[in-house]
Amino acid sequence: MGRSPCCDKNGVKKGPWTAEEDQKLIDYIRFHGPGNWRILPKNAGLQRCGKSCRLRWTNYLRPDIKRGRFSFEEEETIIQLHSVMGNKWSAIAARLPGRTDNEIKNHWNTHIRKRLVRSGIDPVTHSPRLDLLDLSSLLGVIFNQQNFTSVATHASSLLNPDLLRLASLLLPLQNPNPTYASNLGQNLQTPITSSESSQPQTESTTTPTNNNEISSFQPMNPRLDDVGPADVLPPLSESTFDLDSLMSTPMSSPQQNSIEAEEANPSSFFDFGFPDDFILDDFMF
DNA sequence: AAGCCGATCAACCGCAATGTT
DNA sequence: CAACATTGCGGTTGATCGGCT
Repeated sequence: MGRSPCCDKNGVKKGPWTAEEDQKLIDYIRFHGPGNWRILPKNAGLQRCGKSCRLRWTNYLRPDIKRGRFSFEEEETIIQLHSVMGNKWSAIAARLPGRTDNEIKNHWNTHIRKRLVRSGIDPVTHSPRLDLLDLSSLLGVIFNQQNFTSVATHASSLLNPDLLRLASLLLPLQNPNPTYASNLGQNLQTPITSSESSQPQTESTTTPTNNNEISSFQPMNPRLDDVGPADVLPPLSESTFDLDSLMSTPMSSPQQNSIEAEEANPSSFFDFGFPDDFILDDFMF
């Protein structure tokens, strides 16, 4: 596995590690402990750079590494943590004893990410994807509702905030009644900006402002009834609304839309519940 | 049997963060 | 405080494997 030795510049070997090299590294670290990776290869008699030694040790040779397939529970944990932290693989790995950041990252990219996409979940935002939702039926419901707030509240639990913005954009075009539009402006609000929605989620966008202790985790699509009146829906324009980011992906077949049949395991992708004693601070480094 | 191709994952690279002088 | 060194992290690459035709 891995790359073949592609160069031997300055006597520094690259590529896959041999069993002999592994043993040298293990023996050295057993005796001296890890640390000062720069001088380690020289002292250990390895023709590797310190960086390569550190990577080999932390990702493969460390005795506390758990190898083998990820359990269902581990995958669920990764999904939940990723929805909070984004691509902070080291932080996620710190919550999964025996797993390395590299291993988790690989597993995410090769398994979990694809699973989410197949299930109609955007692996970046952890929200249902616009191109996999029946927007016309959603708008149909909205247009026929007198009580717009209730509709928005129900829809918001499932929808990407960008989708709601799109709805607010389309609404005035189809219904001249300005009441709907103003209600949209007041109710369909979200702290996630359109530009943020296309970026990996980071702590800064998910950390509660005043209370770091949360009893129920809210995924990327926050409920509208939690939004305060001060949060004004940003004006929707082509410059701020990244429709392409929602529409450009190829997995848009309605046949692939349903979350149900795809997975043998009834993974609770929409259910990001955390225990009451969950403390977000523990995840922030 | 042979070739193709997608999946997997160890390892590399570049950069940012942190520590030291 | 600046400059340099070291460490850590995330993205990406590419060799290998296994299934399919």
